[in-house]
Amino acid sequence: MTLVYHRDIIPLIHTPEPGRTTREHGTGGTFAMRLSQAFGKTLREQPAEVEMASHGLMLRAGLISKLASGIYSYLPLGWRSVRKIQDVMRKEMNAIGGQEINMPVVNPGDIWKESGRWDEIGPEMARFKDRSGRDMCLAMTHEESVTDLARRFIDSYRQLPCVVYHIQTKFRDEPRARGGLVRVREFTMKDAYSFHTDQADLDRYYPYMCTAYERICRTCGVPVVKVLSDVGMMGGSMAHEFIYLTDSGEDTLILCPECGYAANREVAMFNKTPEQESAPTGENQAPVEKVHTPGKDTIASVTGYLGVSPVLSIKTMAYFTQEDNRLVIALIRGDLDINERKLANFVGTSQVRLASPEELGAHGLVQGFMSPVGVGHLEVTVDDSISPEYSYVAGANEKDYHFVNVVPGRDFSLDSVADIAAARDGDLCPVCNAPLVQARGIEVGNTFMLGTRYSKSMGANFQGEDGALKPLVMGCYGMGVGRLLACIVEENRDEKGISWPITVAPYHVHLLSLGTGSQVIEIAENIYDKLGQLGVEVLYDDRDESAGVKFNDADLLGMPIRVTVSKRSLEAGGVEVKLRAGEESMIVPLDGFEDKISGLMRHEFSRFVPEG
RNA sequence: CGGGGAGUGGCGCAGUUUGGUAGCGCGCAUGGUUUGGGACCAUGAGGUCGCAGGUUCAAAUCCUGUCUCCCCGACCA
Repeated sequence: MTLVYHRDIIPLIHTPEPGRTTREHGTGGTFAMRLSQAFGKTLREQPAEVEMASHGLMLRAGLISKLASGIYSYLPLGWRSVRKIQDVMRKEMNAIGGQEINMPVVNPGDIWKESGRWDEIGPEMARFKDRSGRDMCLAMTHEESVTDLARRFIDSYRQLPCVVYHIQTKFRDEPRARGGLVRVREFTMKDAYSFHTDQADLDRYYPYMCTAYERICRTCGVPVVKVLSDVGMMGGSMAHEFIYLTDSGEDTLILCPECGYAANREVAMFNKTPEQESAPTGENQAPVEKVHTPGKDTIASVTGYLGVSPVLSIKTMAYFTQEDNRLVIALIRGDLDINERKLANFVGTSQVRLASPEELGAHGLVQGFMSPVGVGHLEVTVDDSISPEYSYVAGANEKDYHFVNVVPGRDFSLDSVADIAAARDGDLCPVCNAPLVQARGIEVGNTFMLGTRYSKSMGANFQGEDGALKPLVMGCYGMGVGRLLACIVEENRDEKGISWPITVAPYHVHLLSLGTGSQVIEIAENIYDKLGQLGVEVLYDDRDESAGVKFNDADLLGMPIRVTVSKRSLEAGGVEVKLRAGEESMIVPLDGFEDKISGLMRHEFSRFVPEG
């Protein structure tokens, strides 16, 4: 009946040939599609711009098409997967109390000024003025909009906790888009926000969201690890990232294979106790002494020259802060490296950059021989690897000279000590002391305990049980739809093409007919109709192409179940059925064919859908 | 932002060094032969060589500028 309506209203674009079924558009075009009519096409060769496997496959399979750097269109097959991914997200969000809303892409600058991010965020936010000169921007994320909603509608603790989410377009003018859908400028993100009376309630809720994230990724066939992460531009107290491990990822993780400790390198901790323990220099500490160290301007060269371990040297670094261009000095044990992210967070800036040799000179600092001694007038941060129990070799801030017997606390201040060291492959786990390993990965999603970062600045308060007005305690939880799609393809593929998890495959079944024999066509059409009526999503390759082209396209497009109708299969007693992920094919008699397909579908779904 | 590379029919590329007005493969169209792993034959459509200036009798090719795309780096004293 849908069909009649459809045809009455819209003249057929494609007139069926005699002998073809009149079910040209299947059940309303939802469950079925003829490849001969599909918009888009497969590419035999990989476009030159491609670097990552998933990117090449998505272009070759006709899932996406690039409009500009980091800006993509989705073609019908890709969009079907996107919608399925979104539905997986909806299901899991709804299951933990989420209510779907939708917030605008275009924001007034005002709310971003209220939160303070109008000035904090740089050129990655696209800004413009409307016709009457008001500041506007494209939302990069929606904390401001959702906090505005919260302050309008949440008045009382009785309304808490509550969770809203939306799936919306965002724009970030990334300095460098790359990897197809992995890093783009315009993208779709599922964003959830939770509101709580206090931190304890957020603590209680947060694990539910983490579980939901793991379920989403599992359903989509993407293994992820949950790692501690930096709070970045979101602010707040604690954050995790859900990472798909792959060498082509752009995030660096530090993982402990023994106890499961996992963190983004930006925040990763480690046990800094050096392997060979030196005897503490203890009480009888000699006075600082200046020694001649000609040309020894690196830790390695100076410690080698003086015959001491780098562990007993101090590395002095000079940085400038992003916003106010403050000079900050960072001290760390000679065998370690500074983690600029940790340093920036500690000194309260969005980013630090290393001082240039000219800038060092302008501040009276000597490159290669910088010293912790005599910089007391500057802002100094000391890594907690440096111990007052020892005496160290350090620069003398004079060309070709170093100090020995430098004692922290005696010769320079230890007022400002923090962990600002970068964890590296092989460093020891902060929890269990096993060697850590470094890995690369793609950040699929993140979860933040925002706390009151936005509710305070934007005045989103509620009245507590005691009648007092308090700021809402918030959590926010993002997950990139397109990026997840890229990870799905990156993970579920082989040398021939994509091998979709059935949960997010554009179609369940790829039906193809070989040859032009009338019996073959008739049976294929019949199967197409029947499966469509059963709600099985069928992509039907009805093109007049050679067997090689059809099989190769089926492998490239990667639907989970392939059904081949041919003269040969009919002679063998039915149609050939093959799983994309498997090796063998089988002949299935037409009688009972539907049962066989639904059995295979159940089997395929069970591989990806978590229990419960 | 810094460094490197590339823009030539829809896609992949050659031609640029040594200026002489564009070619190959795939794809597309038409006809025919094929039909279980990217078939074959024939015919044909499609490009002001990213754009703008300049040099020259003549520019895809040389010069200048500009735009776009891709890759690498984001400086460890």
